[in-house]
Amino acid sequence: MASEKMVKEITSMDEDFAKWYTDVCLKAELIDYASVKGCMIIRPYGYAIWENIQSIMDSLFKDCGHENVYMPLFIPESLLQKEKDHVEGFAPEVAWVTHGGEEELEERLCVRPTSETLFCDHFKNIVHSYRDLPKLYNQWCSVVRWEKTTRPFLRSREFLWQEGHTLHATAKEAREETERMLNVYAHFAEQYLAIPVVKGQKTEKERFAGAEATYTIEALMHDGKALQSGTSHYFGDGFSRAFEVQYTDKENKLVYPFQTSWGTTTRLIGAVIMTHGDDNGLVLPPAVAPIQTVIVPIASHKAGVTEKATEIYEKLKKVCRVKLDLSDQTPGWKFAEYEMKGVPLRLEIGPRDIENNACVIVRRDNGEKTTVSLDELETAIPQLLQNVRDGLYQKALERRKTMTYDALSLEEMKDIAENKAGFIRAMWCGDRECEDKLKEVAGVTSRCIPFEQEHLSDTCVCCGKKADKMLYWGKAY
RNA sequence: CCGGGUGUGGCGCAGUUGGUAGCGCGCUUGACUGGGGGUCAAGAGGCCGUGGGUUCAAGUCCCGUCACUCGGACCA
Repeated sequence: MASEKMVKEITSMDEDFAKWYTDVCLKAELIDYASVKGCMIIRPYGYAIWENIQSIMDSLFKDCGHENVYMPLFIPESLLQKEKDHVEGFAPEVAWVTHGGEEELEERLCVRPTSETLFCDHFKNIVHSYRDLPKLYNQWCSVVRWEKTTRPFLRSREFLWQEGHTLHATAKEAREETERMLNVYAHFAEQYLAIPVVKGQKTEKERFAGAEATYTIEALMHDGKALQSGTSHYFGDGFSRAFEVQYTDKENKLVYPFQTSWGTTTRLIGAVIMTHGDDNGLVLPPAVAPIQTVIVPIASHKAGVTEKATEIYEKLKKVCRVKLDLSDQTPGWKFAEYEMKGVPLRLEIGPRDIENNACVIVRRDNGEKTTVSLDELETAIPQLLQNVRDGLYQKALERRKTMTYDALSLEEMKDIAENKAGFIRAMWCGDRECEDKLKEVAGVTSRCIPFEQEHLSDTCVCCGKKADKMLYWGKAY
């Protein structure tokens, strides 16, 4: 049974979830701490997960027609200042470069916390005609935000991400792009990461600095806290106006284009850890697992075992990412090791199996063991990987269901927030004061106004006034 | 930024009223093993975070400082 704790060294979730999380990050060799607070070394195993995330998402973007670019790391202070809300939102957490060598710079340079300003400045130069639109750009890079409290993957001062920036002729087209990319994120999270998400819109309070509308995918972690896992913003023409991006339309009029931006980060790895992980460590969804199947030979000194294991390895290389571990560790050690690292499938092959022309395959997600004929491996393994993905998704979905509560009154809201962990659904009148009050008295923030609405009642959970919006609330990372 | 915790071999820790550092894991070598972190034997490895102070003597006491970490407040 997978629920039985077989890997020591990792604090159990119930005992201390935060400790469990950092244990997994370190013991599974995803990261190491670096010499600057809030910065992390992403180790080969962790980086390989990111590379898999990147390559899948990148091809999804390209299917939509996006092109990759690279913008500079530095933003001159004057450029950052151009959009008022934007600079107010980010100013408290930017890192500044003030010197080049010994010389003080005439103008401070901000290390990009996000690149809207850079893209706008560039768009201004390259967009002049309706023929230049749309512009569908994306960049993979790192950004810096000087966070006070930091945690691996969830909140680091430097993090890797992708940021899409697009420019469109009409508001309608830009709105469609915003929604399309949110759907790409949701699709990626659910199909590839096996993480169920709630799609919806952020309230004004939680909206991105400078945006007209922010959309989000919200996931629920094992401990009942919410994690914003991807955002897509509609900017209207606010940034265009601030940066004087203009083009001549078909009627020969000088007009402002409409803009979007959208981003996901290495935080997705944190989401994977906290959604699927268990007391034995990491559990990786097959699509992004660096190793999808690990072959552990049993009694490998005995005649024919290593040969057979190698033969299987060569065969499986064609159908999945496979590792053959011929190291001299004991089988038991290897079992624990790859469980800790979340490898979806383990294939055991020993003298007994060889006699039967079979092997034992163990699923990481539920511990299920099956004996598979060596002749059927190439079809059985991909099928089992798919089963793992489906199993992970179902389990996460079930958990979210049981951890989602409805609140009809403020008292109920406080009671749930205090005694239960999870999402709370409740009606909201739309006033900022109620949002602030719920934070104050119940300690919850609004996660999103889900697209899939359900009418729970006619009145705001907080003030009792008329309400027609149902919101997801919760404690968030 | 506020509050708590922790800094001692690679990792986890112990170290009494101050007396010159120890345990477990890991590592190396060898043997026996091998279907859930195996057993035995022999080894290697330490400016006790850092700066100052008290003292004949500081891992231990005092002051400062830095880092990490947890929980808040703020954010992906």
